[in-house]
Parts: sequence; C-alpha cells; structure tokens
Amino acid sequence: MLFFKHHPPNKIGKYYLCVSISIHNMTVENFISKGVKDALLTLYHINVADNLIQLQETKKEFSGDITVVMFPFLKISKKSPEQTGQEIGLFLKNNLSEIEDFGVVKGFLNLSINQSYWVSFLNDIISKKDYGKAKPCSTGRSVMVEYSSPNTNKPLHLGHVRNNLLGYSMSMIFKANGHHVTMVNLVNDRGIHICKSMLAWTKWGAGETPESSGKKGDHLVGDFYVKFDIEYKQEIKNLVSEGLKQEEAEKQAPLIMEAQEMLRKWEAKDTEVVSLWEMMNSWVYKGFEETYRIIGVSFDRIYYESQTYLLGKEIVKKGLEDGILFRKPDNSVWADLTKDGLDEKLLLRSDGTSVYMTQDLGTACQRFSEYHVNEMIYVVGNEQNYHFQVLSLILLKLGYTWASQLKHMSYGMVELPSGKMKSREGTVVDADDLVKEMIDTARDMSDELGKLDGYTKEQAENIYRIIGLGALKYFILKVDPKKNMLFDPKESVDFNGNTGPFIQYTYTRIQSMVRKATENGITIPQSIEKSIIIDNKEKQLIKLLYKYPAIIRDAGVLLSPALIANFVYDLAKEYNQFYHEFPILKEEDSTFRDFRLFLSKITGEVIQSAMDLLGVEVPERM
RNA sequence: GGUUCCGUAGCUCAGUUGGAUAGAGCAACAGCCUUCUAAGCUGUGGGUCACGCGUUCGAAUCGCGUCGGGAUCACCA
Repeated sequence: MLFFKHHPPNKIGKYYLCVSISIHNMTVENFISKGVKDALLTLYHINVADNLIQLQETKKEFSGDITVVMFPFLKISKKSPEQTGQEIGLFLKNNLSEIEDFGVVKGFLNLSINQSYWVSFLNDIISKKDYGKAKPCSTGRSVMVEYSSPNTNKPLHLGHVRNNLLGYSMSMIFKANGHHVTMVNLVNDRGIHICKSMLAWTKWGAGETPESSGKKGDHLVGDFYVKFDIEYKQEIKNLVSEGLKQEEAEKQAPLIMEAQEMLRKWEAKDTEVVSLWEMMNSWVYKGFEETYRIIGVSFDRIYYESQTYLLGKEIVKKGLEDGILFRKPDNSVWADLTKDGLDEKLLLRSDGTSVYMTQDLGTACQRFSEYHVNEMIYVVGNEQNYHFQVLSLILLKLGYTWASQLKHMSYGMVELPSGKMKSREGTVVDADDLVKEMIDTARDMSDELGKLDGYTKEQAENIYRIIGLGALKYFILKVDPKKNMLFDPKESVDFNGNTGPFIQYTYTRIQSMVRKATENGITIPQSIEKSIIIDNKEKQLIKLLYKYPAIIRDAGVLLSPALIANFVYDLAKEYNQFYHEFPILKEEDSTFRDFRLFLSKITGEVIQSAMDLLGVEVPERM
C-alpha cells in the first residue's frame, strides 16, 4: 500500500465486531448476521457468504431498529421480497430472544430489538470508565503523528490552525483506538525565508526586540518578513523599469542576493549570522509556544530541520551504488519515476547539497529504525500530495518495506471569501487574533444573555475561553479534512445550530440537572431494571450511544475527526429533543425519573468523551 | 498538457459495505419560557445530488465521458 489517497483502506461498514459491550458477547449486527445465516440455511438450505448479508439502521419513519436487505436472497429463496422477508423474519423472531418483532416493507426486513437488550447495554457502559475507547496502548501498535510543522519566519495563521487541530485530534483518536501515539513537530527553522526576515531586521529593525516593542516574537519576525517582501518587490520594479526582464530582476535584486549570501554564511556556520538566527528563532519559539498553549495542542518531541537537513544523503548514496538512483552529467542525483507515471525527482543538487525530499527520506528512516514506529502519519496540506506520493515510492524502490506504513493525512485549504490566504501579502487570518476574537464574541454573547451573572471574573473568563475556542475548533473539525473549506471572518463562527457551543450547552444542561438531582437527594442508580418501559425517543438516544465505539474506529481508519464531530452533534440534537419532550427531574414516577437521569448522565459522559477527542473542552455551566 | 482532489438547498456542510420519500445548520417566515439553562425546541418554504451515458432489481454513492473549480508536476520548503 502506498499512501492513503491512492490506496484507501479497506472499506469497513457501519458495523463492527466489538465483542466487549454486549451481554451475549456479541453486537446486534453480529447476532443478527448469524441468525440470518441460520435462517437461510434452515429455510433454503444454502450457506451464504457474510458479505451477502446487508444490515443497516432502520430509517426513522419505519418501526424497528435494524434492517436486513432481502434483495440479495431472492435468487436463493426463489420467492418475492415480501415473502422472503416474512419467512426470515418469522424464523428470527422464533429463534432469537432479542428479536421482539419484525415488519417487511418492500424488500426490507425491519427487526425490533427488545428493550431488555438496550437496557443491558446501558447497564454495561455505565460501569465502564472510558466507554467507546480502547484501552491505552492495547493494540501494541505505535503511531507517530507529525503535525504543525511551521516555518519560523512568520506567525501561525488559520491554515496552521486547521493543521494543528487535525493533528491533535487524530492523535487523540489513535489513542482511543488503542495505539501508542507520539506527537511530533518538525520545525522548519532554516532556509532562505528565515534569512529574509533576518536581513530585513538587520537593515530596518533598529535593534527592535519583543521586549522593546511589546510585540509577540513570532509577530515581530513576521513583520520583517513582510517588510522584506515590500522592499524586494520595489527593487524588482526598479530593475524592470531599467530594462531588465521580470525573471532576471527577481534573481538579481540586491536584497535577494544578500539573503542568499546570508544563507551561505549560515551554512558555513558564520558566528554572527548563526547568533542572529538563534536570537530571532528564540523569539519565534516563544511566540509559538504561547499560541500552542492557547489552542491546546502539544508535542512529545520537536524536531528542528537545522538538525535534520543533512540526513538522507547516505541513503541516496547507497541507492546510487545499488543502481536504483542515477547521476546526471552535471553531478546531480535523481530518481527515475517515469515508469510509475511520475517524473524524475531530484535528490541531490549538482553541488551535492540536499533538498527537501532528501531530508524527508532521512527523517523517515531515522524514525522507523530508531523509534520502531509501526506507522507514520504526516498531517500536511494537500498541496504536498505529490511530494508524499514520491517519498513513499522512492523509499519502496530503495527497499524499505515499511514505507507502506507512511500515510499522508492530506487536508484541504482554508479559503477566505476573497480567495486564498497569502502571508506575504498580509491577506491571512492570524491565529492569535482569531482566537482572541472568538473569545471576545463568546464574552459579548454571554453578557448579552446574562448567563454568567454572579460569577467571579476569573471563572467567567475561563468559560468564555472554553466557549470561544470550542466554537472555533468545532467549526474547523466538523468539515471533512480532505475538503477545502470556506472561512468567512465577517460572519465569523456561529454559536447557534451545528456548532461547538450548542454541544457544550447541551452538556451543561445535563450537568445542571445532575447537580440539582444531587442537591435534592436523588441518587442516580447504578443500573436499571430490565423490565422498564422505554419510549421510542429514549431508544433513539440509546442507539446513538451504541454507535459511539464504531464511530471512533471509523474516524481512526478514515483519518477523519469530522466523523466524531458529526456524531456528537447528532447526539446533542437528539438529547435536546428528548429533554424537551420528557420531564426528567419533574417526572413523578421515580422509576422513570431515575432512568432518564441515568440516560442523561451517560449522554453527558459520551459528549464529553467525544469532545475530548476533538480537543474541545466542555464547561460545567454556561 | 500529465497527475490528483472536489462539484449535494440562497450560504456553510452531512450523507463510507450501492438500498426505502437525499438530511442538518445558517438565512427567511410562523409558533413555544409562572414548569429541569430559550446558546434550546416545533413548524413552513427551499433540490435536475454539475451534465450525459453505462453497470444494477436499485446509483448522490460504482465505471466511462463532458463541463466547472482547486492543488501539483522546481537544483523552493
């Protein structure tokens, strides 16, 4: 297998074989599937393959919980869809104690599972600490997730925010799937772009520092990057008016030549340049740390390109000796990928220096050999799809079989209504500004609603932070990662409807009720009597809770936190409907009251658990 | 041009082993707070799932083609 986008993982259906949560050590899908097989064998004397049995959730407009599609069996039964459904339905009802009733609509056999099954399921999960999540490191599989990977010449913007949120959330999802996870950040701290900022600072900085200016370090350095670009463009313009072609002017402008000279000095370890580089990078790191802290992401290890950029040369050398790579007359080294439908790829320049690809080959080898990771996930924008396709292919050609375990988690761009963001032109949405705006909006809205009257300033601020960040994170994560998404700063991020605050609000409602119950001396039971009568709405809620483990697995396999986000929205929506329709604390029959409290509490726990996978906090009140 | 991703309501998005009448939110309009938090709930309107052909009992979903949009194909990273 190469990268994910070329070889998607085997599709896995909605239903999994998770043996842990059922009273009979079987999932609904499992025992029904088995029952249908038995039915076909008994009724028609045919043993069918598993993939012929198609199960799906029963649509809401029909009664039943799970539906078996009859069409694939018609050749076997040699009867009409309706009649086949009747026969199989009757067999299942008679032979499976969990099946309460059935109905046939067209070619669909709708089965109703009895209440005691669902109650047992609830009783089962209430005792589990982390329902839905696998035990930490239980698979024995080690996954490294590389994300964030910023350049040190400018502050983080909205695009980075998407990257960080996806990387962090995926790491949480992998953990919930029982993998050992190492989160790493490969900081691009060297190269011409940093030299541009450095040069601009030397020329026009007048000794300005984060301390002297009060600016955040990454912003300060970013300002000089912009300054460089302005001055550079002016030089080009002047040269062009003097008769040079655009292309020549771009190469010959004094500023760019100076920057390149600075890079050469850096590579030659010139003391002055290196110490300037160290100083400005340290400003940036301080700024990044602050941003990472605010948005709540972290790393187990940070790599710096200045320390890894020489890696990979040995690998290329060996590939050359083995005749897998080839040298051109000008001494540059290449991989020929034309037979694979790609182009030739440069791996060493004619002067023997390495390129981006070379070091990525090196770091991949290092990680697999030294850290014994089983899988490597690169969270990188889709503009680098080609790069990762090539990286994996070259490694395979060089004989590294683990290259099949490199995966590029490719995500789409964040676009603004005005089009693409360009940092050099200042048309970016800055990460720090954005977070601040979100929190401000949360504060305004909360004040307007009078929600947090009577709280200390500190408590209230913390809640504004949780809500503002929740809105931002959810907004970004609910979209399928591989799709480009639109961000409209004017409309900003909503707090109503399918949003983070909506889900957080649902959680606080539940918490509020649980608190009140405790205050009134009501104890939420540890288990529920199987004989209880469950309303259809309550069952809908239970069935959603039931899906949670499968959603976590889907999200892990398909590399999509959006599945978690959409699930938790559905859950919150369903709960709110339930909340409006039924009295809970006010229910007079204590059996029902306690059951509804019990159900509410579990729902709250699953909401919190799912939001945690997204890296979103939930407040106790809002 | 080659490769690749995408195109679903006015807007932002769900819709994953092919299944029943394609769903949410926002925006618009109409309702629901002396009753567990109205950041909520209910209802109305809104669709040629870009288009065509094919495979199938059945296609938003799979295949081929067309149109439209993004990305990429550097001795940049």
